Amino acid sequence: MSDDVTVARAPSGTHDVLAPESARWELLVARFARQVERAGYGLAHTPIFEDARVFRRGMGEGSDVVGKEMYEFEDRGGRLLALRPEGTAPVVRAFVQHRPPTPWKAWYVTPAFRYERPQAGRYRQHHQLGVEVLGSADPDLDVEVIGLAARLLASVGLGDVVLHLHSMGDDACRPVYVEDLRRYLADRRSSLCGEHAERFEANPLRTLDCKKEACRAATVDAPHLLDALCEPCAAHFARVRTGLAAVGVAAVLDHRLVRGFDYYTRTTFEFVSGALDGAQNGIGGGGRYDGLVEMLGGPPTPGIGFGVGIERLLLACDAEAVFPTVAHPLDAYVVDVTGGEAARDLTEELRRAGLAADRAFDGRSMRSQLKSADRSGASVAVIVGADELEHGQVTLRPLRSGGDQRTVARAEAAAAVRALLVGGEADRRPTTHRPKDEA
RNA sequence: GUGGCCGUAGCUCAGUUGGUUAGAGCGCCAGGUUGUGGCCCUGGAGGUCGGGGGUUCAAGUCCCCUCGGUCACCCCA
Repeated sequence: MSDDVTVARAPSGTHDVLAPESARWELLVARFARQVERAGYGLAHTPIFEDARVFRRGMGEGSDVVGKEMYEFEDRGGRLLALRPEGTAPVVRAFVQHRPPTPWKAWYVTPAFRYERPQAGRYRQHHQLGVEVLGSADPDLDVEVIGLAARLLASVGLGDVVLHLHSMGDDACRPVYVEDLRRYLADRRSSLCGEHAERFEANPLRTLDCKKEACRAATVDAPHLLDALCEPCAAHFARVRTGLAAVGVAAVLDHRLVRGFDYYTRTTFEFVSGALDGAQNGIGGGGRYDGLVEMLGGPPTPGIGFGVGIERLLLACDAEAVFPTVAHPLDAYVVDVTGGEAARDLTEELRRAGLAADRAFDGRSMRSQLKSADRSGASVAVIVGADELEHGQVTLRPLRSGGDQRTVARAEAAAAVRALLVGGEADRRPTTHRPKDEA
């Protein structure tokens, strides 16, 4: 590629979202907003970049995301900043800074940045919807949060999704379990895959998560963290499971579910799509992080949340042929083959009357303008020719039905267009509904 | 970061053992129709064949490098 062409292209791993696809994003966000606002969550906007330590401390220096995937940079004042690689840490930082009354419930929609090699369902800038709740350790809150995520997926029509559920324990029981696991793996070191034969000392939990057959086989009889939970963690997890069952959210226990960030404690979960054939089939996940607030300098405060990847959710929708792209049809399209003044003024009038209206420019032929009107999806063409101009009239031509066109006084144009829409004579297209109707 | 595959028009693609002015469909523009969209017909615009170098009388085609895309590993949404 020559230089000029390369510049006129979104950076590797990023992508543009244009109409009509962008309308689907709008609709998804509006639907999510309605669901979580109804549950008492408030929208939180936080900066797209933070002091890099916000992420380093929370997600863990050892995590891949912090270690090799963060977009870090120094600003002109010498501060080390990072584009957010995920949504939780910034919200927790905001909590520590502002100390709102607890339990504090927040939701967000945000881009997230990670420097990885792009592939299907994986981007350097992707987008997440999510919620966080700070200040309550009540297991029924775990149920609420997981339920909100499940409901979002169900509401767009996804059916081929499995909720994986696990508990990471807490500071009392997890270290004991990790030591047990390390001992178990040490005896089988030679049968692990090359990578984990080396790394199991540092983080034996990762070995459980390995997809390679060698590690799979070697860990079949490994001790389960769920069997090693301390009494409080076990009680918490039991309450979460009965709660999910009570609200009708199906989950499968997955003792291999080890999420990538260090801050997780107790409940962790992940929604996996069966419709995505790529390796990137996790469309959302989250869990408790009862120590994260402290790590960022706040008082001991429990927390829980989830994030759902918008791109992956929509890929899954495409794979399941649900939640189709919506159109934003026009009500009227103004065709003016006189001097153009009529189009200029009439279009404005129609819009002020609350109609969705567009028009042709550049003084093109009537044939050409009607072609544009047709392609725009408009219900009615509002035509101004020499005759109409002379008599102060407009001709309304239905474009979506067999109805006859008619000529009315120009002053009645907006009302007449509206009558055609309401009467259903002109407007009967099957695939159109608008985000604003949903919100 | 590692590996496989692929780069020809806005899009999807064809292009023979290397051989003349690189094609098709769709889309776009215009005309057929000086006041009427869709269907049909005709015409047109649009290409540094990703870029650079090499082999050759001759390269879209073969070789090398490079850039980009894509898929997978890793990790994650």
